[in-house]
Amino acid sequence: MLKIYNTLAREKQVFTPIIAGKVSMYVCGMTVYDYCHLGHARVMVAFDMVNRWLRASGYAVTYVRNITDIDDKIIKRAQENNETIAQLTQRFIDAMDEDSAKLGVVRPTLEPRATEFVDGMITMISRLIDKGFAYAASNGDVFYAVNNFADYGKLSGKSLVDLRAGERVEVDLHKKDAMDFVLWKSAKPGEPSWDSPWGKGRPGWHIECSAMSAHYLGQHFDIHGGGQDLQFPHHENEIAQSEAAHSHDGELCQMVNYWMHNGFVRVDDEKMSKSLGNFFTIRTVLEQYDAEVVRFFILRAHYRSPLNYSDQHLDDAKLALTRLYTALRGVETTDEAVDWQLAPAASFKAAMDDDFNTPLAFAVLFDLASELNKTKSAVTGSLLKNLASVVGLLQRDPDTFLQGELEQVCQSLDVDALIVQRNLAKQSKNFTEADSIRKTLAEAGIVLEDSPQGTTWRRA
RNA sequence: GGCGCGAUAGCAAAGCGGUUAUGCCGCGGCCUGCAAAGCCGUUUAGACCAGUUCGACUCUGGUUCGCGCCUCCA
Repeated sequence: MLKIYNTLAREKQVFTPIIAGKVSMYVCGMTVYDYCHLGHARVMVAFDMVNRWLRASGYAVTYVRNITDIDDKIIKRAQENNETIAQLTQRFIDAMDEDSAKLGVVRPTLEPRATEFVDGMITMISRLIDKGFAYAASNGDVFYAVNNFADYGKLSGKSLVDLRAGERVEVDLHKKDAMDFVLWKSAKPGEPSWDSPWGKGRPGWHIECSAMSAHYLGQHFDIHGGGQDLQFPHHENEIAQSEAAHSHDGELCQMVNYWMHNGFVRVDDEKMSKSLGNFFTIRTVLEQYDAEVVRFFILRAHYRSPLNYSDQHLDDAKLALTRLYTALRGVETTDEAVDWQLAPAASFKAAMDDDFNTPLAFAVLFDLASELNKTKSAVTGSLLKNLASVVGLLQRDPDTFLQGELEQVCQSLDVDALIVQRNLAKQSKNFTEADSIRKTLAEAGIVLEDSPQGTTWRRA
């Protein structure tokens, strides 16, 4: 029985889908004006893991992850780069797709772009005005009136009174209340714009998710996810918009049953973020580390815990993953459905069902690796590989992982020939030469491993 | 200031009111020509102070420290 930590309830709850056997899930994706950093990688990988586990559990999942392709930063960046917004966003969408594919992220069912749904947003804003939850200001902006939404703050645990007391931003004089937020921004000269009942303008940030989630998943759906920093104000505002817009006769319509938020990636115990400038892009990290190592690194911590980034931690993750692949090396495995009745599989399932406890599930994988090292059993090896596939790991040929891309390693050295040469030297008890060859290879970053079955090698 | 989260061994990271988490590192042994890998064994825990309990790392209260949100942010 799957339990999910629901931010809305601040506790783990048994997951019950709205429609038996089906799950509707929406996750806030990226604003595409730059390369994705490790924080973005965590969202993609964490919810990919959720998506995979739901499917492995037998659910038919509709997974929507949006792309924000119009906003202030995009407009500014396009101007700086002297390119069109379409060029800029397409470039970074392509880069994002590349990065996520490398990280083993299965594509969401749908990846709608904000600019494709402006009509739907305008319709929703109109509805909010009609129902008295929004108002057009004299300057052409449209604001959401938080005072008219009784449940405002229920997700983030904030009260309007406290929020106003802590108000740190300059208050827009067009707003009726300092906490009102913008649904529609009137266009400034030179900015991209759409026609609307309130004049030319463009949508505010929050409304896109309300419009797109309702379009694809309906007014009431199962799971909504995103980074912890979106809890407030973004998700709070989504709730306010959707539940008010979808209300009937003053009765609010619950938008989402389970809200999930993943923890931050940190650097030196500080949140990794654009504004702090302490971020590492996915592609930078992938220059140094194997993508599967990065995926393993992300999933070896619980998705809600903070995750500290450092080379040491990545190195550690690499060694741990190497242990798993080493155990699988030379074992004939078969791809087949996991028998969840088996003790290790049941433990793995129990861990995953407990709010996606990947660290505990991974412990099962390591236990299997230990057993595999002793028995070299094809059954154990297959179970290890097939369990790992559920979280998107261990699907490569072990030699490919352990030896890396051949062309990278062996440009100047013929490893196989040197191994033959060394084995001849060993046979004639010429250990000086044998050790010399091993040393040559070690200096090239190649470790030799002798076994009764012969000599194999891997990258250090 | 308001609201919230966390503090576990050298590092990372989980579960659990009493029974080995797990990975890396260290140490001893086996194996090996020597290594590596592997196997066997093993040293390091639960910020601090109280309380509840037969028994607490695990529950309750307090203290200290760290982090996050309250502005764009995954």
